[in-house]
Amino acid sequence: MTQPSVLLVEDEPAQREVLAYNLAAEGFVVQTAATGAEAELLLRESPPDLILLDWMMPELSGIELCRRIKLRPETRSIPVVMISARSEEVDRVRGLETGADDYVVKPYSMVELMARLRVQLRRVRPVTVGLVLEHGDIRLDPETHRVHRGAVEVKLGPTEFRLLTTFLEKPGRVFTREALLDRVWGRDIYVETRTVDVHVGRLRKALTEKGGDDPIRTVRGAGYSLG
Amino acid sequence: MTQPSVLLVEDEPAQREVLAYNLAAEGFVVQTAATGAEAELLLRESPPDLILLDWMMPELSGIELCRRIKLRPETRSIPVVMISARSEEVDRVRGLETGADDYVVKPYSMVELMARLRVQLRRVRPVTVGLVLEHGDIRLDPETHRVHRGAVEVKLGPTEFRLLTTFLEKPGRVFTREALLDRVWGRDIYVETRTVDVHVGRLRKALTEKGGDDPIRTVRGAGYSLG
DNA sequence: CGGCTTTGTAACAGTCGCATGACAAAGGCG
DNA sequence: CGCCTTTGTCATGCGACTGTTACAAAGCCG
Repeated sequence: MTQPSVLLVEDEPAQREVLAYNLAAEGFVVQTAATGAEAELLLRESPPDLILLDWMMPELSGIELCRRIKLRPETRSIPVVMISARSEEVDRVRGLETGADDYVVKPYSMVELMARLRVQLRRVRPVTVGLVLEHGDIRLDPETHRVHRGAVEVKLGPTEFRLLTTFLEKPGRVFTREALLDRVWGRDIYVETRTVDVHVGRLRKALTEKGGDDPIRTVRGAGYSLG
Repeated sequence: MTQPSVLLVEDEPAQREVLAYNLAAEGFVVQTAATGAEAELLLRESPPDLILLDWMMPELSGIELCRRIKLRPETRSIPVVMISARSEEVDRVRGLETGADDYVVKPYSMVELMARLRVQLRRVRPVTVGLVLEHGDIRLDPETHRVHRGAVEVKLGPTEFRLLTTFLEKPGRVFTREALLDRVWGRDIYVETRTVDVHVGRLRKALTEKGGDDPIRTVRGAGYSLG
């Protein structure tokens, strides 16, 4: 997948530059905004993976912006990390109550801030947690139980779903029919070996129905593999 | 289902008591463990919504336990908040890198700690924030206990209401019947798995009565999901 | 090119999972 | 108390999914 993106909202130019530099070094695509209004505009155009927000800003304050972000359903799920010079307990709690996902007090350690951003990021990008299985243009999300080939959804029965899951766990690896029976059907269920063929056939049909090459390779005398 | 649960892992009895007291006052159902091993046992039996973890513990250290929690797929998504007397930057970063979702340094403000726990909790249970849950044209207000489909109000029984709430907390995600029984009916209530079917049916009927497509998806062999 | 093995696939019957309607029990409320 | 709503369970029926088989097609080898 592509680079993670972050929206940096900070009115003070010097601070902005330092942060932007570090964020870029960290591998983020950085968008910057100097005011809350500017930030809201950018949010509508291209929602980032993450928002880094300074509390103290003229006009629209960071906390008010945070509140607005968490009010709109489209932006609600974007993590907001708030930075502030206000170190009082009440302020920190208020920031967190307003919907901020983390609150970092100035002066902060840049290394720790980056670590905290990565924490937020791994929430949004389950890929890094290894949740979504991908290979080529095939994407399988175990959480939603959905399979996509490019943009179109592929409808699979339970067995074909498990079969594809197995293949996606080790793309390229050849699975014998016995190994597939073990993993897909279960250790102590007895079914004919040839049944695997039929289900592989059905999986192939489902995957190629809406166009696209057959991603499953038959290895004569051995079994099947993905790609 | 109503009360959120937290697993408190702390070897020092005095600390444990203070924390447990505050957590209970905050509305949590508190499970406590004095050692890492004990914690792992409890995790298997009844996974909590949240884990509060002291770094310094004899035998299995907090950080090692955290690593293990994040390694197992079944517990990976449970937020872990780590408490530690180790305030060095390297330690904080290490804690966060290991998979902790937040890192609080002793001595901490109890109020802030609770605020941070609430932040983690609303990831898992968005409803506790009291914000309106939305998906498509379905809108659920936890405050007023009202559900709307577009402009028209939908009347639901208590069980259907909790069911829809659960679905709305993670739209798209497939919930097994067991997971729904856990969340909607409660951890230790015994009802037939098939009862879920009936209530999903009732929820469907209520949602589609005044027109509109069926928003609930049946995933054969797995469970149900919203959208 | 035949003969043999291995794989692809259509067809079919059986099974399993799910939706639905009915019903009795429990609970809430005037 | 009696009415009404809600709840959990069951029986039934339908349809999707599954495993098997039979036969066609493809690969391999002399």
